Amino acid sequence: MPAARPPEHSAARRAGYVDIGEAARASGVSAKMIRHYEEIGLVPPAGRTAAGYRVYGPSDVHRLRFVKRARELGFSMEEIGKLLALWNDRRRKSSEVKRLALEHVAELERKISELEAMRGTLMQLAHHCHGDQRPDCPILEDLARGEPA
Amino acid sequence: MPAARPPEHSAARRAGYVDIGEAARASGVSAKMIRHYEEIGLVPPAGRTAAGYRVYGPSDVHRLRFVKRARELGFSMEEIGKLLALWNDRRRKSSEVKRLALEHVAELERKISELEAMRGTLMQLAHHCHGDQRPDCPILEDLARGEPA
DNA sequence: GCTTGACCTTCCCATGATGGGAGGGTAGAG
DNA sequence: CTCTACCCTCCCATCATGGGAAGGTCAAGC
Repeated sequence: MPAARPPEHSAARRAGYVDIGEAARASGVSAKMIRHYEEIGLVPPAGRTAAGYRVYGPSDVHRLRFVKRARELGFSMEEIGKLLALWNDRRRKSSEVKRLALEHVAELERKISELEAMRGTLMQLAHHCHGDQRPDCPILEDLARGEPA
Repeated sequence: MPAARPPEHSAARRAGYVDIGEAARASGVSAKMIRHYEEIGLVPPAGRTAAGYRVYGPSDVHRLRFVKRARELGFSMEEIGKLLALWNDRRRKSSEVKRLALEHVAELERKISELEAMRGTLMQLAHHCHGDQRPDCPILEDLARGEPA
């Protein structure tokens, strides 16, 4: 079973073009999401074979890897759209890119603070909870009180 | 305009029962979400007036505040369902509650680490970006490289 | 009694990013 | 020709929340 041997679709593949499955493996973005990104206009529509199969060239795959990496850094689709535009703009100012990045850092910090506040409160409450057979529990009492910490 | 003067719906209100709007104000949960919680079975179906209006007693409002507070601490609907069950169970073991809370703390910590890793990478990249008129930018270069930090 | 305004009801749709799956077509290998 | 491993589109689900339409109801003012 030559399962690991990918098929050689027509002439397109010989010219450096790959189908969506290959593009997915090469970029780390699922085929499902590649189609989705195309649908929402984040990436331009892929070329098609006569049979309607999407085809991707090296630069298309590169763009998908860019998107993948930006997602890993927590950028939203909208922000990634802006980053892609800047990437494609040879006359961009790096200050624009830096501003986007730092705005995102600020957003990350906001979320981190939020989660840390939750964590702090819960740790505090759990610390005072015996955690034994008895029903008495400061955690439930806090929730029942309903007031923010 | 006596706008701030809430209406006195029939006898129900006199008996300590309020409509969904009052329950929303008193609990901090939006009317929309109260209906949703009922629909998904997180809270029992509210009583109804003859006209079909939902009515809430003090303990119902109390339960909604409990849910609100749990949401503020980042618990999921599913976890809140378990917390409510424990709250209602006079024979609960506080160890059960504590376990739920600490599992949630672990989840919060996982998310915090994830966000902090993103933040660290971005800070690093932004630090090396001039942020001026020129297009050169380590941030875009990193994204284009596509490799995780 | 009738109007008015502020409420309530249900039902559907949207978000953001992702996955699952059905139903049907196609490429390449044996 | 058949089999496998793809591809295609379309719909639905997640999770918690909000928006809004269309229609009913209640209390108050006239």
